[in-house]
Amino acid sequence: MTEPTTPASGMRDFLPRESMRRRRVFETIRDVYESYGFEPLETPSMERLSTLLGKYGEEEKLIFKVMKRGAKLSRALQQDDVDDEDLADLALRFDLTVPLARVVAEYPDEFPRFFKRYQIGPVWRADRPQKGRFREFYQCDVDVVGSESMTVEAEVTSALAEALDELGFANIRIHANHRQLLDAFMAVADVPDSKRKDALIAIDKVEKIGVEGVREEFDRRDLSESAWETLSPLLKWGDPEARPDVDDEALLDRLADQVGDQPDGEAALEDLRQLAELTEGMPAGDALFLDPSLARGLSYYTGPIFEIRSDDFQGSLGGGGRYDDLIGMFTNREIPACGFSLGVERILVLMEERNMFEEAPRPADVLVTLWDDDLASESAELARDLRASGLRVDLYPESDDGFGKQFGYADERNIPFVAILAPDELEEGVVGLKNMESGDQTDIERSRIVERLQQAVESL
RNA sequence: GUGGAUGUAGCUCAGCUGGUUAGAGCGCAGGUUUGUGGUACCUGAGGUCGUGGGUUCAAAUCCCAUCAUCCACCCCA
Repeated sequence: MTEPTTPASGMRDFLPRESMRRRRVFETIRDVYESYGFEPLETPSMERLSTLLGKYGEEEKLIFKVMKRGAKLSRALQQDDVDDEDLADLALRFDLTVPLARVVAEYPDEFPRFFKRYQIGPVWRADRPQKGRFREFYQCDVDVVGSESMTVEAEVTSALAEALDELGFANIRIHANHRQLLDAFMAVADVPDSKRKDALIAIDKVEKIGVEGVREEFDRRDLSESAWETLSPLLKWGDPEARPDVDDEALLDRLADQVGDQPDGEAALEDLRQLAELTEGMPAGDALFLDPSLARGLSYYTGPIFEIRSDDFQGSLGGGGRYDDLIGMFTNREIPACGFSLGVERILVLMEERNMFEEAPRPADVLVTLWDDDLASESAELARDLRASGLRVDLYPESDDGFGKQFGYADERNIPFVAILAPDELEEGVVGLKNMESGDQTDIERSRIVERLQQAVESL
C-alpha cells in the first residue's frame, strides 16, 4: 500500500501563494490590534489536559488529547476501566483564551494593571471538517484583562470592526447579548435549570431555521408552552429585518419591561445600554446590533457576548465576550476579562470566494531585457543603477530567448514595465521603456531612465 | 460523534447497463512571428481513473475496506 500524501483530515498544507495571502491577512489584523495598544503573547500549542478540562462545557469532547508516554502510559493501560482521560495527560490547545487565563494566573506581577494582549496562532479541535471548518485553524484574539468597565467591550469590538473593515468586509454586524439577560429571561419564563441549555440552543438557531423552526425545537426539547410565550419575542427582536422601527434604546426599554424586576437582568440591560452609548462614534458603533436571541456555546462567558454576522453569508466570522470567572479558576484572585476571537479561516474562505485579495502581487517593478551575451554587461549595469535607486528590478536570465518570450515573462509575472536595451538603443544612447499595461513604448535617454522609471512606478 | 454524496489530466468536468491505444474545455509547452507580451490559428506534452483488495475472460465502470473532500445533524471560528 502506498502511503497517502494528503494532509490528515482537517489539516492543510499552505503553498507559497496561499501562505503569502494568509500572512498578509494576519499582518493586517495585527497592525490594527497594535494600533489599539494590544501586546503580543505566545503560548505553547500543548497544555496540560487538566488545564483545558472543565472550561468549555459540551465542546470538551472535541479536545485533541495527547497520549501519555513510556512508563506512565504502561501503568495507565494496566488499570481496570481505562478511558481516554486516563491515557492522556496533555492536549492541543482548544482556543487562545484559556491559555491566556493560565498565563495571567502564572505571572501575576509581570503584567500591567490592565493587560491588553493579542495572539494569532493555530488551535485544534477534533471536529468533523467542512467548508471553512478545520481541525487545525488560526484564531486572532484580542483580550483585555483587569477591568470590568464596558469601555473594554467597546474597544475590543471596535478593534474587530476596524480589522474587518481593513480587510474589505462591509455590512458586518456585531450581534451583542448578555448572559445574565438570558438567565433573567429564563427565570421569568420559569424554565427549570435543567432545561435552560436546551432553550438557549433552540433560540440561538433562529437565524438558521426561522421562528417556526424554533417553535418545533421547543416542542422537541419538551419546553413548556408558557416558556415559549415568554421567550419567543426574543426571536423577533433578534432579526434585523423584522425590527426596522425599534432602535437600541426602544429595544432595551421593552426588554426592561419583561425582566426589570430581576436584579441580574437589570444589571445586564445597564451594561448593554452603556455599551451602545460608548460605541457611538467608535468603529464598532454602526456595526453593533443588540440581539437578545444570541446565545453562544462556550460556558466560560459571564457577561456581554458577541458574534460577528452579516446578511452576505451564513454563520459567524468570530465571537467573544466577557469571562470574569475564568482566570479565577487558575488562581485565588478574581480577575475580570473580556475578549474577542476572529475566525480567520472563514474570513479567508470568503475572501477567496469573492476575489477580495488585491490584484496579483508584483514581484518586481521592472524587467530589464537581455539581448545577447555581448550586451549582458550593459543590461546588468542598467539593472544595478535602477536597483540603486530603490526600484525592484528583474534581469531576464536567458540571452537565447527572443523579446517575445521576454515580454511574455514580464506579462506572466505581472511586472508593469520593461526596460529594453538592444543594439539600436545602445547606439542612440537610450533605453526603450515599455508600459506593459498600455503597450506604449518610448525611448528615454540612458542618463534619465532611472528618474523616469521612478516616476512611472510611483504613479501606478 | 451520527447520517449521506463525491474522488477521472495543473483546474472544471464528460465517460450509458463492465469490452480494444481514457476524452473535452481552460491552463501549460513549442511554432506561425530570429526586436515586442496579453488576440487568432497549428502542433504537442501531461492520467497505473484517490489508495488497497475482491468478483470477472475483461473493471474508471460492480463489491468490500481505507484515505480525503463536501453536505446535513451536533456544535462552532
